[in-house]
Amino acid sequence: MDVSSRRIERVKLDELSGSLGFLLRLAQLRAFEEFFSDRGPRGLKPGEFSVLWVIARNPGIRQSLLGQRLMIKRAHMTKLIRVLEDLGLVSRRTPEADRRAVELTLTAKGRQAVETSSTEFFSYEETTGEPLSNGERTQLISLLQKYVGLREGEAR
Amino acid sequence: MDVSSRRIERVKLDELSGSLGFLLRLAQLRAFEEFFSDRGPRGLKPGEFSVLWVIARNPGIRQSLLGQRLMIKRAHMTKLIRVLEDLGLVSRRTPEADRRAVELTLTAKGRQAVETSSTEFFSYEETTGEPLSNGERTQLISLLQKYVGLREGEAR
DNA sequence: GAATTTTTGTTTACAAGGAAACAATCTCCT
DNA sequence: AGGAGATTGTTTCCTTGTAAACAAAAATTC
Repeated sequence: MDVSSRRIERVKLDELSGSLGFLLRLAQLRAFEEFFSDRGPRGLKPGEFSVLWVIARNPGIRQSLLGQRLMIKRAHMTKLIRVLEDLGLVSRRTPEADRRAVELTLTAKGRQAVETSSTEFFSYEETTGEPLSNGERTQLISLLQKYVGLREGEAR
Repeated sequence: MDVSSRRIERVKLDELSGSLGFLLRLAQLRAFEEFFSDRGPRGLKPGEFSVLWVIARNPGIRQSLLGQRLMIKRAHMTKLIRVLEDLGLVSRRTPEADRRAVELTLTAKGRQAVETSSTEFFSYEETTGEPLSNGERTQLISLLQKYVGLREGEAR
């Protein structure tokens, strides 16, 4: 164990504990830790899964658009896609209409991988979020959706 | 500009847009982007600031405890502290009682840096969180605090 | 009280991600 | 048409963070 699990002694954080940026960082690390614990899904890493998932839902999507939506920088996207291509999960193709672009599609193997992973992934999602109650988790999700622009108007 | 700012075309995310882990990653990236935009504070980086801030509030705190609270791994903490030491902001000292440990204190220069930065940092914090309303931001912060274990009981 | 195990911090080697420069193509303007 | 500028993806280099092996010093166990 790296970060000791013994009860953490009191550390004064004062105003820092009300900082949105600080809390988001902590929360993301916590979610990651949970994901990679024994409880989490085996198989695709979260980044890879989300890329495959989105390609599956949007066949022929361009790298640039995919990156915008998932907030993955172009330089990094290039590497990610290369890995997925090498794994035989994704195929790239240059459309006639715009020969700079790259359109992404899943291979049969890729569709298979998403299918398998998604069950595991989303059923894990259901169980996540402790120590929040179910209602609180829903509320948190709703607020985050609004914050990141995936939902307009009031967070319900 | 890297990730284009033109309106993002519709991308089907379906269930993924309800994933807590996915949303937390997006939210953290968004907060980071905002922080490093023209609006954000100049000066210390968020990670450095939080380390200095916590040392200021907990003089003599040990590296291990600091890392636990800020979720910074030991290997990384070593590097971070070395940088801050080289900048003359932090001083390290091995306590007699436990000669493995390292106790951290701010130098005069370090205290000065925190003082200056914190005003900027926390007043920036006040303005952050769009497009959430003030109430929603407070609510979000409260839920995150509970999620990461900085608040017990019900998130108010 | 010596031997084993744990804790603490460091080092080293690596993976993830980003910034900047680049090449190819497309768009826009006249 | 033809150049100026923008967009798309790639490459290269760098920063940030992690994992694993290590050394020194407690703590534990017998």
